[in-house]
Amino acid sequence: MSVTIKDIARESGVSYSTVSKALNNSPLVKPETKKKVLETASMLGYTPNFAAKNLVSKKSRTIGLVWPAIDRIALTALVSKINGLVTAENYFMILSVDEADKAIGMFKGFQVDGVMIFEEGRETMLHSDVFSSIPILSYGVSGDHVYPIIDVNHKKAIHLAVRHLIELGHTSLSYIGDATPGDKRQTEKLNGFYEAMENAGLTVHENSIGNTKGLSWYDGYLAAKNLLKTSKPTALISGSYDISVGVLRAAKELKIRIPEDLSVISYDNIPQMASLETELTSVGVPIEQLAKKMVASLLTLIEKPDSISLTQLMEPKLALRKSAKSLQKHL
Amino acid sequence: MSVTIKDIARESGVSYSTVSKALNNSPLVKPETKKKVLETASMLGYTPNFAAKNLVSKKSRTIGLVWPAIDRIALTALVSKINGLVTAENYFMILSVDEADKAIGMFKGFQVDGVMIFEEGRETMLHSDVFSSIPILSYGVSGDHVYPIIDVNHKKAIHLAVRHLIELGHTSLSYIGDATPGDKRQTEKLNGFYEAMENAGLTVHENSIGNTKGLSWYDGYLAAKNLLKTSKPTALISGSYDISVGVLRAAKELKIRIPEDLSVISYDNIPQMASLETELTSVGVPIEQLAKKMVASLLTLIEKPDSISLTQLMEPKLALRKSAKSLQKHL
DNA sequence: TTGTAAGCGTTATCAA
DNA sequence: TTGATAACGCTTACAA
Repeated sequence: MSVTIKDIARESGVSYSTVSKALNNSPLVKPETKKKVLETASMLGYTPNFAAKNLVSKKSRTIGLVWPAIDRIALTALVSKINGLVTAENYFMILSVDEADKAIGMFKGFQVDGVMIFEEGRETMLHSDVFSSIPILSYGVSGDHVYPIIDVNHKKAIHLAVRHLIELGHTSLSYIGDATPGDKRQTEKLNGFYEAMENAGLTVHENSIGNTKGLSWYDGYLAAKNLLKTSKPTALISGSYDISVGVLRAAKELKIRIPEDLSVISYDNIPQMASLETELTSVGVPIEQLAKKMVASLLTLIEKPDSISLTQLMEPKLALRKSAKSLQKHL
Repeated sequence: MSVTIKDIARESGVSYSTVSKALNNSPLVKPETKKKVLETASMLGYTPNFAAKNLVSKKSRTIGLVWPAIDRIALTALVSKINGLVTAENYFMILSVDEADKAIGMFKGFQVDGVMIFEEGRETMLHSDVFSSIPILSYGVSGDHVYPIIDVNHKKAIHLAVRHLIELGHTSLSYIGDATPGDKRQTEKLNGFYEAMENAGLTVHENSIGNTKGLSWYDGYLAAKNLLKTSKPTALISGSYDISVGVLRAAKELKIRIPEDLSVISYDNIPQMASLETELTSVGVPIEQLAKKMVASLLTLIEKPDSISLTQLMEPKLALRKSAKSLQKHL
């Protein structure tokens, strides 16, 4: 049986509404009373019951984060950052690794004030009544969503990568990533590649595109092995951190040195890029920016639900590391 | 304003207590009434309010998982597994990436039925009143804890690794890991190394121990680089997945081939070992076993809190992959 | 400045 | 088989 405000009231000789006020630091209670109440509270080891609190206040100062693909490690740093920002705003954050609909159902039950969704692959289809009843923000890809999305300008990210490689003198570029039609985020990247190549007046050969058909490192590994055996590009762009891990494995097995024999730029601008066997030059929105924008947007959405907040496109940046080299030096 | 059982009651023309019973599939309501209630409930888009539910039932069928070090990827697979098992038992699971005391406070507020802690590094010091009021299970290291712990026989794990390397003909073994005194889990591993070496009649030279003084890949990288430059072991045991990542980087830079020039066995028996540039032979408790034991233990603890459940030591296993090779073949 | 009492959405007990 | 009603722990008018 845990301690309630009534216990504190009895113990400190005041009414329990006074205790409530004291605990909430209301200016309506005398400092001495407040002090006494606070003391007995901590003496008794009181912890508030959110269930009761949320029930009456209809607020929980908690946001829920849906993150079914925890094994996709590109996002861990982002999650930590978001947690920090949310904490600074005096909110709690709870995570669920369940699928979006189940997770949101649970979060709603817990009366969370808002939900963030980290989509992976296909877009989450939610019942229309869900996102009308609770602020939802998705880190996904713009589409015909009914809820706001923080999105990355994926095309531009790939443009950046292509341009950088061309500046380094490369003309024989390949792209490796997931081209499964359902996944807009991934197809955007691929389209960005085609576009950038066309803009530069370069042709994309059929066998210079590697379709990983998935997002795990192993998908990347298989596709890279296949691609690097059949064509000999001097530069390669990879669609994600995990895929890059596979690319590195494949390159190693084929005795292709990076960047000496092959320049690589990976999508995903995250710190982990520096921990790979070869530090990978990468493109993407820096996670600090992403985290800030996401938290700010969701909190605005929570505080004034009427504010129309549309899809927001974040600008990617190029992070130079050690995997892309000028072609001249290869000669 | 969301839908409550009172709305359903009004709409379907019964009392709200009947609605409650119908929703909970009580045998006390006539099937037709039940049907009607259920229909109007889904028509209205009803979702139960856990806050209210938990308030009266004092149960939430939810367990909280404290996981501050989400960037330590060795645990992602374990978390997924645990979530699956917990779901199968009709529980929810929520995660927090906050520090243990904050997270537990929050979880208690949400009335979770039990808490799992994934410790990292130093042991979490909790106020004694915390673990007396809620079932807590920790995946940590046995010590003078007041709450039960699922622990791994770390010493034995390292023994296994040493024995395997000796069987392969190695006599010049090194260990690389965190030897910071505060972290029992890590020091156990190191002690296991000393023990196993002594048992085998082999001496441990001072410079064949690499102290990473931390658990990140970079700590491993620095320590490995230092160690491999000053001594030339034929085999190396690494204290964790992340440290191994650093070891691989260091080896590569020093042009040391694995396993040709150096056999490596890593602690942590997880699937990710297979995704490294060299698939690492590893030792540790298979995560399926770990997950099962943890979930079973916590649920028992929740269902009968009086059951004395002590620290449980799980048995590690050796998982053969490609990083340890017979010394004969080196010659 | 403090206390009384209503009410948040449920479940559970008891009476009808 | 159904319906009142108390209770869960808390916040918040409103009264004292």
